[in-house]
Amino acid sequence: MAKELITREENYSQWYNDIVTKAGLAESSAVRGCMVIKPYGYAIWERMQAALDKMFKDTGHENAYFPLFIPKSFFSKEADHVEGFAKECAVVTHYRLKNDPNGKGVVVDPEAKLEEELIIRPTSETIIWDTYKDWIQSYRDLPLLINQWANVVRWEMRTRLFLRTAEFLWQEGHTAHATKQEAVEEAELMLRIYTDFAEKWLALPVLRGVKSPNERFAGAIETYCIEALMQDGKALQAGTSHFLGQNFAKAFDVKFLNRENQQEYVWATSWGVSTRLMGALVMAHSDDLGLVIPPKLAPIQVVIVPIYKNDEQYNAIAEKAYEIKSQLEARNIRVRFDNRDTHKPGFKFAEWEFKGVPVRLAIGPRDLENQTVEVARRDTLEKEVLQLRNLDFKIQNLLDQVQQNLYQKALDYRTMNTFKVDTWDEFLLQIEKGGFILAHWDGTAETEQKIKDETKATIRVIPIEEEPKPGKCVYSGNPSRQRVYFARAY
RNA sequence: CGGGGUGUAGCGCAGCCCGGUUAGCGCGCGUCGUUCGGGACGACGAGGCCGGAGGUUCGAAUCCUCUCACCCCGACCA
Repeated sequence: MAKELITREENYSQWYNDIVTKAGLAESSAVRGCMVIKPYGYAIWERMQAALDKMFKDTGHENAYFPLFIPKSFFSKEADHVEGFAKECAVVTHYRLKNDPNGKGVVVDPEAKLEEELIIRPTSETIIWDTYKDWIQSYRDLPLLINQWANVVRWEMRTRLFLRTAEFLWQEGHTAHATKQEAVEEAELMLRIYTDFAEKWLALPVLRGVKSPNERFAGAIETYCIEALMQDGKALQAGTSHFLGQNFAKAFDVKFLNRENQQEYVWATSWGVSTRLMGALVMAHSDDLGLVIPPKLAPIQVVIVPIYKNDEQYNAIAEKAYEIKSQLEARNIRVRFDNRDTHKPGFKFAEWEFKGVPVRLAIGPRDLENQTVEVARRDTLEKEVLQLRNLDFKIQNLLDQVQQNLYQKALDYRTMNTFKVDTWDEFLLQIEKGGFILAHWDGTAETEQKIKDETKATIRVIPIEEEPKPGKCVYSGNPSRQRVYFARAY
């Protein structure tokens, strides 16, 4: 399994693609735009799911499941929403196949046309709000805090593994509230949860704030987002949380009776993160030797590689390895003992490095003699020989250090690649170098669009600031309320 | 969806321009043996409707037409 990896410098997108496929995270499938998530990649996704799911439940949310299919008519009920998604919907028109009367294979049975076409959900607001209508009568039914883990389909023209696929996995939260303020607080709470998750689990520092009207979710009043910087200087939207106002309540007629016995429309939020986070994970930390996975998400945190010349040595080393394995497992560390006899140690070292395992232990005859083990960390590639005494404790600490270091590295990178810019010339120069540009903007969609047309840069985040510092727009020179973050984005 | 490129064994490729026996090579895979502190080596072996469908021809991986998929660059998007 010799791994050849192009460098980030040479070709960043091929480097990304190679890591995803060669490390066994995912591969493209026989179906256009759709990927197969392989066991190693899915194991990481499951860890993300588990961590997020706990955070959602700890803040009072419950999981439920709604249909994959949505009647076409539901989409027309919210004007902005349908406009945002219309161009990328997969549509089910028939429900039966039959043998091709004049040939081989099967054809769609024209007799089996659906009365009303079904849309494969690109997002579930419509079906969920249609359902909520029957669930909500009184203020006592609120807030309704529901999350769904699901797949959705958006018929994308150009797809990339994890970053943009026609079908992807995600969670979507959909909540209903009695007051505007409570809904806004919910949207902001979920943004904090996403931030926490990105920083503590993905080891990925993110900017937080709101989107400009241009970049807002179709049907939202306000879109909050977290935005991360990838190693090629491009920004990646890593999660969004929307304050939907009463748009969907009005579209689907969801009202409740308040304490004063009056009918009111409910207030809504929705929020989601997707398997795109897998792409963020790869692009944020990996290097020219392959994948680097933060310990908290690594399916295998420690791999043990035995070094031996004969069966006798192997047996002695294996005994020690299993002992270490159970010692580490007692601390809930995920360990793999790589006792394959088909590969030499050097091969295994390279392979596990490619797969991003945070810590590697090597045990050979010398170690057996000295009661030691060689410990190598993936993030810095440093190696040291440690005494076996208290090894579990040392490894636990090391894993924490690796997690911390990855975050710090990513944060330093972002700091080094965030620039305050005050003139348009500077902006044009800087945007070519990548990274975030912190500049004043006059707040108009026209200016934003012109900047995008001229530079491909978009406003990624408008920071939420207590005391915004006004200035002059970097493009138009008109008054600006505060600086915003620009970048080229995925 | 526009421009460019590529489809030949699990992966990476040669062969195609100039049609002609059983379609090659490297990696990987299987068996056996020797190896094992940074990507080992030898012997033997398995594996291909040459992306798909039509056509031209005595004969097509090779020429023609259509189609599908993937990759890169744009516009759109999580």
